Amino acid sequence: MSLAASPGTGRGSTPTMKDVAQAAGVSVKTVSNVVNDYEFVSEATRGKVNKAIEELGYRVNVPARNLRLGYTGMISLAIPDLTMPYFAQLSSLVIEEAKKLGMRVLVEPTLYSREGEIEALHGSQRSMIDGLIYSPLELGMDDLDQLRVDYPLVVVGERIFSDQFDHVATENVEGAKHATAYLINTGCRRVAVIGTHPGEKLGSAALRLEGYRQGLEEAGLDYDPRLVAPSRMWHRIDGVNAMNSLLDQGIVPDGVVALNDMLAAGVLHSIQMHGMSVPDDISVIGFDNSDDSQYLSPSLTSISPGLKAVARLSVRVLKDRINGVQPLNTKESQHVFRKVSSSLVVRNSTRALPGNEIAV
Amino acid sequence: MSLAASPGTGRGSTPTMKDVAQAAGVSVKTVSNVVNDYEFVSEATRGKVNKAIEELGYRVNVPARNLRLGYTGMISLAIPDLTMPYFAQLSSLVIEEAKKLGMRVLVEPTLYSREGEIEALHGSQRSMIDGLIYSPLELGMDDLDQLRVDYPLVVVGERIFSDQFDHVATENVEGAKHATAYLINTGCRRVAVIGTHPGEKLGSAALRLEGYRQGLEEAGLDYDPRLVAPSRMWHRIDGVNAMNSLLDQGIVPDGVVALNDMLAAGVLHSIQMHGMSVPDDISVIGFDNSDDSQYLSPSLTSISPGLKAVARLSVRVLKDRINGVQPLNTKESQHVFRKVSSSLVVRNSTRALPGNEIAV
DNA sequence: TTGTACGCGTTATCAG
DNA sequence: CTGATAACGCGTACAA
Repeated sequence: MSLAASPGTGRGSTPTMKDVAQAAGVSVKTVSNVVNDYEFVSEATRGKVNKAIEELGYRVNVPARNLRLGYTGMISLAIPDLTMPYFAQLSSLVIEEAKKLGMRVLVEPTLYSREGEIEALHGSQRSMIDGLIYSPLELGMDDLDQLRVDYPLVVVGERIFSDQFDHVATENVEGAKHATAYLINTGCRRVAVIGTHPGEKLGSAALRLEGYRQGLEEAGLDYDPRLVAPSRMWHRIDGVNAMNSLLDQGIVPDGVVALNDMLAAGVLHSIQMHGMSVPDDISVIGFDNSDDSQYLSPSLTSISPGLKAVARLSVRVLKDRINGVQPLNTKESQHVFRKVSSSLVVRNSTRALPGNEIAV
Repeated sequence: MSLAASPGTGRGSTPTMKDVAQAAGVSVKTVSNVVNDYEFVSEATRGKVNKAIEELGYRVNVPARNLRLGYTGMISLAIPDLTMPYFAQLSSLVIEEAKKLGMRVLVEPTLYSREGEIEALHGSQRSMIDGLIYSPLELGMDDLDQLRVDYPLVVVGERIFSDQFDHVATENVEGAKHATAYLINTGCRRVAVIGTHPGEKLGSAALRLEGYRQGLEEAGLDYDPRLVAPSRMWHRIDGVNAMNSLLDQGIVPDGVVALNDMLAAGVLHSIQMHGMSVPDDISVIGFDNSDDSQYLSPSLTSISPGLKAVARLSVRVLKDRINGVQPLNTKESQHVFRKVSSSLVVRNSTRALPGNEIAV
């Protein structure tokens, strides 16, 4: 079966419903009925039609169907960077969930740029997708009106809050608080935090920092700004740099909350370069529980954000919006706001809780 | 501007060319001309039309245009697993390249399954894409006829070779040979290889193993099957297991070629668990030069496969095929076969070459 | 149970 | 330079 001349057709191009109809000696409508599993078709005709379809190698033309039906079966997923484990994971899960619901996903990395994020919202693909799952990093509360779009939209993350759209968030504050408390419970007294975004009010950096503060406060420890190492980016190199800057200033914490796992990996590196040991000298906790975290040395204790639930929820909510049904059990004209709870996965970069075994 | 009632239109739905034409007092064709930057349109009408477009908030309906034009501007990228750094990186680069050429990418993880890979080739999205970049892992030379598809296809990787389709490959043999030779040059005499796929004749595992053998041979060392640790999967846990199995049998190499970086990370872990040091006791080289490799401890010497070139080449070749032009400088009805050369990135998991500094 | 005819929003042809 | 009008391939009232 190569390119041109298939047996039945005179033309070289791909067969259409009309061709099938002709070959089977029925009308287009009947072919359509068979293709779409319409109930009331006699076995005889169904057989004929299927045979013709088989012989001609017919496949429905999706764009044409889309044009007719007014939807495309595609959703877009806008994320900052596909090479970050967190987003790669999220994308993978979203694709999987969408597939279960019969939708396809157009992944669109916005590459840490404001224009990229705005284009994802208002760009030209607009008409070729049914909806958008949107994870902004650059846009903030000032850009709320950008988010007023006339198609189904689910926002993932914490840079923006509003009751004007559906939102799936992770428990950043609680997660960071939990991490900080855990460090303190295992004996740390000078807990540093790596990767903050000074001046930012929302977004995961700010929320995680807030959790860190709450953790300190509940334990009765003071917040010491010198133990806070900002970093705009969250790649590993940034973790190395931030931790180096602390240690090189002679600021030596006994515990570190890194705002994601890649930063944490960098922190481990930096600590070891300075001739110290984890967790004996310094304990480290990461965020995201990425695949890597268990293979760093030492393996990394990390906050797991429940990405699978995020993916499931966002896709389902979006699908409901596309179908015009009210998602989950929200009331009419109300928007979804769901937090996905996170959990602490204990590995070897932190010391044992007093009187406990370390989980591996 | 919310859902319903925009100012000009009577209907609630999105405006069409017809609406614009009406509003501007011209014909549909003229609107089309303006939208598509047709040269011969008077400034006056162009102005009128643009004004109407602006006012109505008109956007072209891509599916409709696609139906008319017969293409979709979308290509598909089928890869085994988006969460593997190698493929995440490749996807990211392909998306970027495609965007430069005005195309969008549908990423399709085949999830290590044969059916997934076959579906990517023959599945229902067939009609909504213009072409496919295909990186199979399960399909082999026995499945060559599956690859005879009637749409533009570029195969990436080394599981399948044929002059029946365009192919972009990386230099696996040469890379592994280079790695092995480097270990030997830095004093290793018992070099193990981790992650082979026994029985496999093609595919990167087999090719990299072949390179390893060539490296040994050129150095006059014997091939010792006990130093070969197979592993079907290439995640880090597999590296841990494979290396453990070697060490636990009392087989202690002084150098290891891991067939990818994740395996290598596992190998480092295993070695350290066994109380040995890298590179003093055992040197380790990985494959893929993933972002992680520089933040393992010790940082990982690795073969860099030149993914950017792979992405560039595959997208460009595919685009040429879609446009019906002969890609690169191949002759009529000839297929592209290009190898992208790899290079060795030296870090701290290997010892210094005699008389040389270690690059960092 | 099946067939006819029309429209989805574009672009292309070909007169004007 | 611009305007009717016919496709593109499919789904669907409506009729038979």
